[in-house]
Amino acid sequence: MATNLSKTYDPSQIEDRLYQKWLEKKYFHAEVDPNKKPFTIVMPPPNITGQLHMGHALDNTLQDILIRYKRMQGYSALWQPGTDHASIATEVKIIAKLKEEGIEKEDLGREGFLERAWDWRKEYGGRIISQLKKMGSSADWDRERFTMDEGCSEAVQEVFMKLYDKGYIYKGSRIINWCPVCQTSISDAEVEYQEQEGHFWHIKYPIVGEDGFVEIATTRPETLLGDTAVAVNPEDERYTHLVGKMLKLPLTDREIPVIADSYVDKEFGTGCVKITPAHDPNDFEVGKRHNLEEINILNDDATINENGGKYCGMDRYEARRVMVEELEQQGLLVKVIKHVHNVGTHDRCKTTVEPMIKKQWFVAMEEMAKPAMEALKTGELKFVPEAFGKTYMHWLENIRDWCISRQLWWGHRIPAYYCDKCGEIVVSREQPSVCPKCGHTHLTQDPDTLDTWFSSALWPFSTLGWPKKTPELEYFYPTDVLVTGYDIIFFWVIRMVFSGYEQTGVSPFHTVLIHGLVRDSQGRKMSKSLGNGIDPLEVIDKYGADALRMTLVTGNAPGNDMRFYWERVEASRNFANKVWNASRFIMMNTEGVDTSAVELSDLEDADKWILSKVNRLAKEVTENMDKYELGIALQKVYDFIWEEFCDWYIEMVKPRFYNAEDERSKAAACWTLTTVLIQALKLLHPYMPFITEEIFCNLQSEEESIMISAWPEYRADWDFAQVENRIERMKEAVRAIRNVRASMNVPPSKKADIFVVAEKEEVREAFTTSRAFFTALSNAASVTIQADKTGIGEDAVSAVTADAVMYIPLAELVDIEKEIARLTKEEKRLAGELKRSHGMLGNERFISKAPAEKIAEEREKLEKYTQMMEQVKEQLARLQKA
RNA sequence: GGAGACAUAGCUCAGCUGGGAGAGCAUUUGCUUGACGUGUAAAGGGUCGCAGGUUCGAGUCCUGUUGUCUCCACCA
Repeated sequence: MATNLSKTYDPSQIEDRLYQKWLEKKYFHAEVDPNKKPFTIVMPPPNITGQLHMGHALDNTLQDILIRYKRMQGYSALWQPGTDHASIATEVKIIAKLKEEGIEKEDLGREGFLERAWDWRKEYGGRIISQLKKMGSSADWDRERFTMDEGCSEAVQEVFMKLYDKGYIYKGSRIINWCPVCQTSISDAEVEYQEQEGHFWHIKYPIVGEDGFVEIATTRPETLLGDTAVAVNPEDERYTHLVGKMLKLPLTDREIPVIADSYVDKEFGTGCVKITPAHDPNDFEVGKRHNLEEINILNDDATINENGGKYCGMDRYEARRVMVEELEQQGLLVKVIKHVHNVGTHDRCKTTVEPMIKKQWFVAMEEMAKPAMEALKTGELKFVPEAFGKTYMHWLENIRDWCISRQLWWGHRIPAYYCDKCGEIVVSREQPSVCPKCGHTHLTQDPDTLDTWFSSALWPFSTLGWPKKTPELEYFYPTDVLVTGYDIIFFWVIRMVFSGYEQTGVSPFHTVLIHGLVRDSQGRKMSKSLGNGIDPLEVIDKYGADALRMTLVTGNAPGNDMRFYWERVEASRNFANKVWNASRFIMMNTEGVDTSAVELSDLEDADKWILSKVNRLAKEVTENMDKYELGIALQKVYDFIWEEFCDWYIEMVKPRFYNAEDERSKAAACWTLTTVLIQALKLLHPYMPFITEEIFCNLQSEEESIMISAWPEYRADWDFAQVENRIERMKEAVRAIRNVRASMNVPPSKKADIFVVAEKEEVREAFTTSRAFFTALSNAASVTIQADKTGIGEDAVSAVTADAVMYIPLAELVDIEKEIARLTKEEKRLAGELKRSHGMLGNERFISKAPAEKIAEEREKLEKYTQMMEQVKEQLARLQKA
């Protein structure tokens, strides 16, 4: 069977089949199991409108790695998946689709529209889930949830009621961000500021009853229609005499007062600010302080309303143009200055948002923010990397009340009812039949829905059954790690944390693992408009899911952005192929060899060395994984497999298969190859689930899957520190010889007799023990090991290591000049080392203050380099004489 | 205006609690050795942005500085 494996790894032949197997075997399913410890991750629910992009791919790869790791460690590891209804995003998509059919949202009515929305969800909502499966995601799909399913909706209602009863949810007229295109309010977090080139229009406001005027500067002249005052700083002597006087508001017949407010900066602009309480958050505050009238001049689509007089009906920008023109004609426009300023836009549609006063529902944040801040201080909540904790704190410290109502249909409808007669507000799960205040029997439900993030905020516990006290909630909650991008801390992480504390009394998770963005090869954000996005499915198609996953975690530290290069995917694919072929080699050579009687005492040096190495690797990788250093852990597994295992150990072992007849030795090699490979595959499995599973299953039959096999643990009986040194010595010797041969262009086919000269008996022993592979790896015709130089001709070149000199009689091939050059270079390197070492050991402060082990270490090095230097000098002298 | 991140080999990036500078790709040169050329062996290439400081010792800690980026605030 083994030899049937193809010469190169072909993921397309394997991935779907294995995923199907995992699904059928229910390996992803986590049960409440009192005999195990729980480990839980909630998947950030992708939007039902979503298509898998690199961000998802990265996010889910990290989660899958953690979940697979913990599952192998014996936890009942739950990765709780689901999707988000994504109110605005979805509603916009459906409206667009209706438009193609020539239908307006209003034509369908609320009921009809929702029907279409649910249809849409049924059709496309599962798309992203099936894409996540292509990644190898081992989420518990049996528990898949949706933010608008029955349970989640119940949780939303429950929270709304509780917060309302507590007075944390209130309805009020506040200045909010309004999107004129989406026609809904949006929260502060959804406003994205963009730098735009604009102008400063300096406009004269004539003083009533006097000749003079006041000059104000504005970036938005059209809002003049809503001005109800002009403010100056109370300490601004230029204007104190004007405070209390009235100004004639240009282009209107209104008169407005000059007021004094410290909000005004004397140094900025003209020092006079027009105050438009209805269309600017700061002016709104000023207006409140001075009891100013709030004049809303805009319709919901950002055209001027009837308060705008003759400009009524014009778009905001058209009105601006016309008004500026008229001001100029009237001589009231002083000047226009170019000005770059930040304009708030809606993050979904990029429309410039309009601050407006609207009656909306809000969540009071002050009290709920407190435990969320406390959580970070006490360490109940940690960010990886830590720096993001500051972002989190800063936002919480400056938090404002959260506008949660949206003028949309797709979402959780606000459970508030208004009495048709007296207007009483009743918040209730069910439609109330009677008004508790006036007894009227007709109440109408609030038409608005809740911000999508209101339900996402409950995700860690609503998905586990809350508000019901389910066994799942009891067992899996609080969850452990939340994995997400730094761009979503404000939207989601913070809201989950304060919701968790408010509703369940605990933080919903103890660690937030933050990752960066996947950018294109030029460092640009991948975006639809740029068309520079790379489809993860295309990558999987070409190189396999394992290669994609590996690419996404290699060489990347938490929280940092990364660039996507096809070259890197290729490198990952090459590694997969390497693993594949090493395994193929092992299968071919171990087939039919009985290893059942092999004991640790049968192992040869090389076997013990690699076993010891993989043993320590397991320990280190586990430590790295526990610290969320996933990139480092993978790098270590990669280096081990490619360098130590493939390039060294497999090469060391080959003579035992090809030449020797020693069955015992062969069996030991087979056992070691298989054992070490399995250990390495297990360590690699969380990163590359498919290829590791395929090989694992081909290698052995007792266990049915690597993904439910036990994670390698360090074991004392596999620790062979002494042997490791001996093999490292051999490697050094081989490298030294290869170096000599390479520098003289001796092809491997040209075998040489090698004489190893080592004074110490233990060194000669080490060479003797490893003679077989040493001969092969150094391309020797023969290896003679001796204590002195007896019988070695003067024409031999030499390779020097710390405790041995290897002589290679290659006289006819040797270019003396080259050899002298090589040795001179080596001499120079050693001189540098010696200088450094002498410097350190000659420094008495080092001797007196550094730890003893460091000093001992340094002394050893000094001794080693001194010996090597002597040898090199001797060889040089010999050559120069010749 | 406030905060944070990054600055290491030609390119993209690792480098954990301070103790002899690394990987991948690229470049140059060998290799039809019976797992793999998606391979293998070697080579070149870095004053770890700059300046101070702490320390026996700093890429790693502290301060300052320059440059790039991000987030928050939004002075109209």
